[in-house]
Amino acid sequence: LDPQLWHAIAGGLVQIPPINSKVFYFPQGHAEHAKGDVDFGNTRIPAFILCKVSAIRYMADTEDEVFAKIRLVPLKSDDLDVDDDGYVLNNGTENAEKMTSFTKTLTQSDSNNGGGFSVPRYCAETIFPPLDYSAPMPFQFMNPKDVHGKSYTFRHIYRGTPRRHLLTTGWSDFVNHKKLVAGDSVVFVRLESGDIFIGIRRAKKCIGGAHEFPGRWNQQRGN
Amino acid sequence: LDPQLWHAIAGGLVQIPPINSKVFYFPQGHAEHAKGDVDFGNTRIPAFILCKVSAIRYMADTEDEVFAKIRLVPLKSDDLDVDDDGYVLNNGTENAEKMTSFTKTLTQSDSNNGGGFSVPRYCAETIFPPLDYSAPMPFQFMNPKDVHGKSYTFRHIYRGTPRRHLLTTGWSDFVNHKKLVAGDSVVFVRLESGDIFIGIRRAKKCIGGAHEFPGRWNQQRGN
DNA sequence: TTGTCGGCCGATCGCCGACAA
DNA sequence: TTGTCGGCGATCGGCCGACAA
Repeated sequence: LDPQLWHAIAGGLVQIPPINSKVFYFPQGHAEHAKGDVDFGNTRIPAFILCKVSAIRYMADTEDEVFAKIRLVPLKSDDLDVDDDGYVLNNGTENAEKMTSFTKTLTQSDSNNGGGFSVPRYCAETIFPPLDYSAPMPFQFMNPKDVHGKSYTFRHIYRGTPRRHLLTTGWSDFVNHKKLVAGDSVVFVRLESGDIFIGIRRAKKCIGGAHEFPGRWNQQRGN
Repeated sequence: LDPQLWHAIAGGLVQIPPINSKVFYFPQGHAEHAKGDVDFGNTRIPAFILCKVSAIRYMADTEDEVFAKIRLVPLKSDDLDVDDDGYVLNNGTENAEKMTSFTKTLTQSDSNNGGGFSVPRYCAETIFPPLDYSAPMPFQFMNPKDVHGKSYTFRHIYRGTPRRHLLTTGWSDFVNHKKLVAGDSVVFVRLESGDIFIGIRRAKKCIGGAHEFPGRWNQQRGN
């Protein structure tokens, strides 16, 4: 996946360290994020390991959830010094194509009723192709692609009093196909070329109470 | 799964050897039935192995396809003699509950149109609960269970001129939920207790041309 | 500006008997 | 006896502007 498109869909809160930068790897934290119970046995695990980021793969699963695979190479501990100029290296974004994006969290009306989507004016005017406003009810069909390259067709219309932008025909199919519910977010991305992408960001399942997998780390003294 | 119910759904063409009976296991045939290419490497594999059936598990997958796991214990080759009285052993059907079943292959009308199912008269009279024929349009609701124990509700009505049995309300949901198409079969099973089950048998995907996985067996001389 | 609602129209679903194989 | 069809009524999906937050 294109890193810039990936970041647009993942959202601004997600940061990925640059390649060749130095990071600390925390085995304990990694284990607690795992779905199951990680058993290190009697192996003595250090609390953190200094590593260098050697490769990053920006990916998306079959449910359009984006994630990244980050390859870490452990460094000798004496490499830890104040000279961390690894950060100056190119993150691959300087020569990348310009893109703009807009994210909206789905309301009840967007996901349940009527099969339509209320398009915020700013999104329609900065992301979507321009409409011919001379018509009494301007509309067009747009065909954004998802992260897998599959394109969807939406009817984009500007109507009502007061006037507003809506996606009608095609939107309901998209919601059902992606199994979206109120609270999930959609991201519209426009490349400089005019190509438009649509990504989704599902609402967190457990607000205010992450799944607890009480592993050994909670029962032992921290090392 | 109950062996008798399993056999009713699998159909009369399917035979399972009795427990403790002696059978030949053909590694070549097994390998050619596998989905992928089985690589025996340089291992020398006999053409057939005399085995004893030590256990059978009657099962159904999530798509209601029935299958059996048969545990084979290899025997020494000198056990192969004319005395194969293992077959006299109980197959577990003598003391089983009596059950009757009826199988019908779905027509276009059963699967596509109108959402109804034409019930053959014999099936309605021998499997379904009896209707009160004194009413002008006799009907009832029946709740057969599938192989997983999930029960479905069908409206069974006797109507039309000439009169015929039909399943209406509920049938369409069942067809969609099980993803049935014309050519698939449904099996109605009635236990002596009056409990009714419904199984499905999907049409073979490749009539007249099984999938070929040209493995090493086709390129070597038979051993 | 935009989230939700009621109205309303057309498409589809699904129940029916009429046939005919 | 039963597979397919046309009819048709009920339901649902989905497009609309009215309102109000």
